[in-house]
Amino acid sequence: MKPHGKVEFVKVVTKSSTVEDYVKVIYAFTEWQDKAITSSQLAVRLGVANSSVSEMVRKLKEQGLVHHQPYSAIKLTERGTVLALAMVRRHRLLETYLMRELGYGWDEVHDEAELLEHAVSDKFIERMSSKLGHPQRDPHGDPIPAPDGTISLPDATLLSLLDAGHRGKITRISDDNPELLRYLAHQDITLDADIEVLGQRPFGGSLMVRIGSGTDTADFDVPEEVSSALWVESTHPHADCTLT
Amino acid sequence: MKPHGKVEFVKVVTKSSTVEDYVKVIYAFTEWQDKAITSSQLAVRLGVANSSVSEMVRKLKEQGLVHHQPYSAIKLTERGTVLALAMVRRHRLLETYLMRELGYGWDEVHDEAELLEHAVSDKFIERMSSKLGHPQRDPHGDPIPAPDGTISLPDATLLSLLDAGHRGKITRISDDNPELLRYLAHQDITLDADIEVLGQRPFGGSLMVRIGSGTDTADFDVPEEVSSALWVESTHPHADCTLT
DNA sequence: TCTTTAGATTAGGCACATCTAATTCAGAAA
DNA sequence: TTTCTGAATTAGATGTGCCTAATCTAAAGA
Repeated sequence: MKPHGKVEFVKVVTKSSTVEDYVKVIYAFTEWQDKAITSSQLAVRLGVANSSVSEMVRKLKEQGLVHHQPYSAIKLTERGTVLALAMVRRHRLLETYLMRELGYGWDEVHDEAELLEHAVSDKFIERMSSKLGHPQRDPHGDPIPAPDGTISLPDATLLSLLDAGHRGKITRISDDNPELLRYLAHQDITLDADIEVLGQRPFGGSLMVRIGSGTDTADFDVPEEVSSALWVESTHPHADCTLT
Repeated sequence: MKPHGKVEFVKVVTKSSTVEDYVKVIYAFTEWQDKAITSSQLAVRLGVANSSVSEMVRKLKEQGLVHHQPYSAIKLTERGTVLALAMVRRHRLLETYLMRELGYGWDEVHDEAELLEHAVSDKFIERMSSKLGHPQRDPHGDPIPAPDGTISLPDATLLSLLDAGHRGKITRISDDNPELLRYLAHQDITLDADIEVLGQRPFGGSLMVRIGSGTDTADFDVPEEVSSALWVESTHPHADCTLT
């Protein structure tokens, strides 16, 4: 058959690791609060100039991965969310695997996972997942999305926002500061530890908390830097909220 | 202190994954024979145009990774060899790990390792190596260089070059054709199997070989395509040759 | 309402790794 | 020795993702 008429050029969507990083960061920003990310926040998190973000966001929009009106915040589309969740799944499974199978420390897994998540195949990810028994949470307490993009977020609140008297257990620890993680590990402040807010020191000072249960408890003064990295799940039962 | 005089720009050597691929292929070409690789052979193996190789080789030379006179073959420098062996170590440890720990098949490991070798950290490689008990050979029989770049090559000969009557064991199976690997696995032709060359069919036909030992043997007609992918170590003891 | 200003976008370039097309070279053939 | 030919190199261009500098805009303050 002879070709006739006009030749059409179909734009092939390139899932470069840059694109993967952008959608991952856009997703991560909204995982634990509602506001959408702005251009400059995205730039800071990615370590690039504002102008780079503007340009890249235009490309992401062309590829149908984000919604964006000039001068306003950036939101993932359905397709963008699917890609982001796939990356989050990769990242969190890798972190879990590195700790459990290769003896990595709590504070070491993040950077390595960051490197690997763009390189491994889907087959690799699924093999890892079955070897680990299909875990639901990573070592920092973050939920691992299912292969189909389903994710269930625990009903957690930032420790720094809790009032005195509140009780619960530590359900998530932000993983983007290795030094903080080392400090917490050293203090035996771990995932799933029981925690009670005792009160706040005056003039915006540290938060006083009690960690542990029964007779095995210890009190700590927690500076804002730390309390804004810890999420607490209230002991009183509560409905889960599920995103798809 | 006020800056004065001329500002100097120091060229930072970028170990991009492209550079890693080039040195790896240059090294691999000379691993089992002596001739250095030419520009066009390199282009074929990397799947790029000749011109791309010319340009890239100039850059590799600038970085002190290769020796090269225009219009002649390309050789690795000391530094280039060190980098190449580091990549080879990565690749072969990854292949071994994927098979032993993640249930990958003989024919599946190559491509995955190709992706991972540029992404993993040295820490990851060394953790894998200890988990595996510091193996000396990968699943295809290729020797794994030590972290310091030492590698000991077995005294192996290409099956297609052996005369009738020669006996030995299969010590290496070229890993760059997954289909061939599947065929061999299906025929139970495996690493370390005993092999005897029975003769050659006339007019440049297949090689006739006997695989196995004692009473458990089987005869095969091996086409050139296959016999040039199998390496045999003579049963008669022989000195090892060691490269550094 | 007008002005200011911080944040976002466009303009113009650069580095990297690739391509096609044109050119040059080394070694074999005449 | 000269000619030819295939391999190697250079020239010029592309796409991606980044930068700085210049410009624009939306929303807050006067």
